[in-house]
Amino acid sequence: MDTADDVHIEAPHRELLDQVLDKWSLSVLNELCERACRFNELRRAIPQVTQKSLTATLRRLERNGVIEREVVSTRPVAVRYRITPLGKTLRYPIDVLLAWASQNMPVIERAREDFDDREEAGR
Amino acid sequence: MDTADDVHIEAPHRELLDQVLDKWSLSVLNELCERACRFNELRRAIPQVTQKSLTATLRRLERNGVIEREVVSTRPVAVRYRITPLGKTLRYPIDVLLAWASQNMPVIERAREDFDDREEAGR
DNA sequence: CGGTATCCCTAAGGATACTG
DNA sequence: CAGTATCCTTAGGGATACCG
Repeated sequence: MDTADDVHIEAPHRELLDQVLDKWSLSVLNELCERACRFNELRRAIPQVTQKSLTATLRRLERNGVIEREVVSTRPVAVRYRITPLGKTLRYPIDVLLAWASQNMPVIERAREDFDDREEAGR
Repeated sequence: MDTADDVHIEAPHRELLDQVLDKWSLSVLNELCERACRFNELRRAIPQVTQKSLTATLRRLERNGVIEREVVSTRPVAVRYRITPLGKTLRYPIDVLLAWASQNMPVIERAREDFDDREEAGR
């Protein structure tokens, strides 16, 4: 039900990338590439994310094996998230992507303005 | 309202990548990298996409300047989509990403199984 | 052919309150 | 501290019908 009726070559890849490159993953991964972080450290580092979404993102990333969750049984408990070796291999693809985005941002902004102007003009 | 209160470095990039790497974009871009296509050719090439979603995807990609829409005024009209030079530069980042996905798919599937087993075991 | 318009429905996301 | 649990809203997607 994912392998059977998905005729596309890229479908499983797409699904994987959705898991790993979703809305908050880039930010989380970026933080964790720098240093291991606790839950609330991450919240502070990424102020726009809500608890719920951050939790969901961390679970998803953990499930896919790109980050690790370590529970330090103090009182109150401390939880430490860190990137895994697999997670580190994601760095390069992400950097390539971000580099593309940076380099082409101006061109794309122009393209958008032009498009919107044409739209407004009734095409 | 996108540059002002988005404290994040990557926020505009994220938004850009959302536009360009969304659910159907990879498939469309892949097709158009091969050859210019008409609307219904694309539908046939990507059977799972609905008209509505395909139209939306094409508009979005066009707006961002990675594809072009050419209307041939015959009767009935023909519309031809093709990749732009900017669009072609997206090829490399996408390939890097897909390569990462292919290479690590087995590892990730293992990670998922392990995670799910731990979950089921009550952790 | 290449769409637009409409309705519907579900799944993701935010806000808020509470807990071991 | 590090989350669950609950409620609510809204954006995205499918299905269907129609149009130049």
